[in-house]
Amino acid sequence: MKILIVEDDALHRTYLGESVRAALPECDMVLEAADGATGERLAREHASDRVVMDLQMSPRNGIEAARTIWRERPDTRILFWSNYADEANVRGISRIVPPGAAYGYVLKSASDERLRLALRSVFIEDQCVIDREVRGLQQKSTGAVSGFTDSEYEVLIDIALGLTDRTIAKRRNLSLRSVQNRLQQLYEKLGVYQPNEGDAEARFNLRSRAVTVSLLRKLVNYTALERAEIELVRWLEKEGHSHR
Amino acid sequence: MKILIVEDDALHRTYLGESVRAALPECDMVLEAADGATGERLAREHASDRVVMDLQMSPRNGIEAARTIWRERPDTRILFWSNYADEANVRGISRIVPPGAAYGYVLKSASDERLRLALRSVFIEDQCVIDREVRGLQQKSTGAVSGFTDSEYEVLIDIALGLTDRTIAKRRNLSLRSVQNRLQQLYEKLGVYQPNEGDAEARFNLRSRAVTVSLLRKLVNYTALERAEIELVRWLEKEGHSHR
DNA sequence: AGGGAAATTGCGGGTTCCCGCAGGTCATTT
DNA sequence: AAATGACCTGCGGGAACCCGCAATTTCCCT
Repeated sequence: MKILIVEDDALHRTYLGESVRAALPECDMVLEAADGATGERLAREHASDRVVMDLQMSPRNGIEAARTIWRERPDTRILFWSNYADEANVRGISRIVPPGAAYGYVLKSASDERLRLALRSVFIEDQCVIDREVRGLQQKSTGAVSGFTDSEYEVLIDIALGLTDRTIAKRRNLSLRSVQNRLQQLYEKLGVYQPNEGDAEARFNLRSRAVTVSLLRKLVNYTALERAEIELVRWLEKEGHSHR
Repeated sequence: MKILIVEDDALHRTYLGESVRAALPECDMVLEAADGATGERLAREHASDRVVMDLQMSPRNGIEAARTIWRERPDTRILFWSNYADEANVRGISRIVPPGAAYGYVLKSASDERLRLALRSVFIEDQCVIDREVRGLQQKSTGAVSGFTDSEYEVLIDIALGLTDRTIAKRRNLSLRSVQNRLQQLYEKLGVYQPNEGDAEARFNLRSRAVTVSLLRKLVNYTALERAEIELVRWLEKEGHSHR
């Protein structure tokens, strides 16, 4: 059994290596990669179907790498090992995991034992293992009050990128008013209306404020923005061409 | 000689401990703290004047902790050990370092040797050591083209927080038009005007877009936002009281 | 098939934002 | 003293935003 480790922090990488060797004596080969790109390459060359990797990496982050790995071998088992449990990461993963694939998500703050269990469950038993803290987010994200619709999340990203209402409408194939409706729902759910006890004037620019609280609540984060920006420029180019 | 280590990641903490012991044989006591708050407490109790600490921590981040430590003992030597070299961190530190204090800033990606040198320089020789990558930012931030005036940085933070023009004016004691002037300069320097080859309509909401590119260029980051938000609510409360 | 909730769209308005223009103030220069 | 430049300020207008209202479409459920 071969296992591929993708993690840019050297200390964490050696720690993962030791944990893997200790938890999985049936593993006879441990590959290591220090960034997403070489991780993808090693996965391809060695046809490795068991990967444990970090999410926060630069220049090529974990979600991107996982996407291409899964595109080439959808049955790859991937265990994500991340610092944070924020909605942006969870959403990003559940968007790309192939149906039926085994994967896991454990936090770096988890105990050695928890990591050991996750390694065995995902790589030997083909189970899905998701830390409780993260699981809480998943429930919310599909569910009720504090969770967002996919469409709401879309406009959130769009205004975070700094797009105009009109541009959003064009990009998402909606009317101007529909975009503004979504925005209203978003403002509502983010609790951005706080005229400070009734009477006084509004202190916040709703649009910008919405982005701020999303950042503070970790509904979006830096890597999510980065990814979205890349998609945006791609779309902008396509748009530009079709208009001349 | 006593040395206090403040770092929330367990692996990095033990690594730092080993490095300190290896680089500084004259050190006979190493204290460890896993977050900013206990770091402050240990520093107070043990009257420690040599601290090495991480910047990215939660709930209480490194800059806050450093501020209170320096407030109590301005001659404390602090070596910051950080993942990133972005303008928000550099600005945050140079804003709170007491005149004459010795401090250092090295990246986690630095080699063992570089860390060793920094430890000895800051803690033994009372020198200031700043990684080259970070130094580049410092030059820019006080200087010419791509750097910002302090006042421009202020409005940047304010719109990142989602404030209205009017509110910014009140907070900074300016007229509405002056705030808008600063904003124009900001938009100019951030290069936010890109109507995509002349004719076409504007695709970006300048205000939001400015925040986005500042984030992408790491002129502001999550912890800077967090700090600014705290200051903001403090100001809002004061304002609220004075108005009834 | 039919009823009802949810989403989409148009219209109209009030507000905020973005910014050119035209003065002001203050400090430094010549 | 005049001149230059940097900054702040008021005015006005066009564009974008925020949103209530109401009509329509879409979707889902029994």
